[in-house]
Amino acid sequence: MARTTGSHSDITGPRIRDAALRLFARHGYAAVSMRQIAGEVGVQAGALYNYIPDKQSLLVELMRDHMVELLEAVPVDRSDPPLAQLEAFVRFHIGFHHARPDAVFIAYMELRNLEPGNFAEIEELRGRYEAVLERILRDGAGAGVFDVPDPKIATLAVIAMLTGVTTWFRAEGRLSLGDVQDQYWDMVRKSVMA
Amino acid sequence: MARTTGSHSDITGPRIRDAALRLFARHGYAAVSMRQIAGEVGVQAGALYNYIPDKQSLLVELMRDHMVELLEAVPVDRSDPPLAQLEAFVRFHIGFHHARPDAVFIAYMELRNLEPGNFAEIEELRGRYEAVLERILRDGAGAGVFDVPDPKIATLAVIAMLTGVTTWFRAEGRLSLGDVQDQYWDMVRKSVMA
DNA sequence: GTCTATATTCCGATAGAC
DNA sequence: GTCTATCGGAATATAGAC
Repeated sequence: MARTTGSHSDITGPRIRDAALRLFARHGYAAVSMRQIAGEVGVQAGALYNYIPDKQSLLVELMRDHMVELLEAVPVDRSDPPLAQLEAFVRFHIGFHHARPDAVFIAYMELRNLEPGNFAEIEELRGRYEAVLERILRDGAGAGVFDVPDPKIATLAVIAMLTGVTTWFRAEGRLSLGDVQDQYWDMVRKSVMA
Repeated sequence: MARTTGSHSDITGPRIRDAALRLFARHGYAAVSMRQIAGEVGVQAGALYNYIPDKQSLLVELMRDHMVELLEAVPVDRSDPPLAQLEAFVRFHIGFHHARPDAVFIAYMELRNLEPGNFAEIEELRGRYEAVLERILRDGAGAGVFDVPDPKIATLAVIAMLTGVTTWFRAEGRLSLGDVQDQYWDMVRKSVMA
């Protein structure tokens, strides 16, 4: 059962990604060195290249995994009324993003450090997520439940507002996550209602 | 009238700051080298140090100037009714930020690259700007015009929503700045109204 | 699979000539 | 005020031993 000599762990790969996620979020991709990441994991810098081809790939993987997980988790049930769909989306977005502040930070702030092909891939995923909300708003507007002259703008406005929560909300603070979800849902609901 | 031999321009200082603003916004502070900035300006890297003591000072100056300019420009007239004050704030925020997308980007994204003392200074300025909106919402809530259970949260929600405009709005696009201001004002107004 | 050692390039910042 | 040249260090990534 013993593995190759010198193999300390089967989970070095995930540990590299965890360390990179935390460090990239805290200091920014460009400001973090491979040596720093290796130091957090407890290996030498050269050892990282057994798991990733280069630093850029590490960033892309983190961003792609986050976006894919987001797309798989977002609730979509077009048989529900638009208002219920919108409420589910708002509460989901706040809860999901609150649980992954580092990934959120990276996914929104490190786009400029992606090479063109990688950028296009991540942007396509983001576009699919935005389309979920836009669909809800468009359906609701069509049904006369919502009053949104331009669903595309309303989509971007709502997502910007909701994502902002991760920049300040801390569970130890004055308000619970539920409180925050309640108040944001109230504001979003009123902002789009007819 | 001739200046010291070798002096090509009195405005090298501003040109350094312009180049740094653009490059920091595009690639991020940590990813931009002094040599790149010098290249944009048309001087050698060493010449930059006639104008700035170090790279960090350059970043701090850009952020401080942006925040100070913002605070000086934000309309404050507490003799107006809260609803009028809120509308003025919303339209101002979108217009002001739209005219300075690079400075906005830097002021919101490069906070982590500030040394602690500099960070505290910029955060204090940001707090003062947020306090302007919070004051409006609190006054309006007290007067029964607005329904905002927690003015602090509503402040952060509105600012996040408005600032998001700079990430996608382009004047050449489908909508004019006025269209965008109208629709955002409509959403903000509804979201806080009693 | 991890190590040590290193190739190569680039970094921020400084010194001194002009 | 800008130049050339350079210091000291750190960056990404690779090579080869174990």
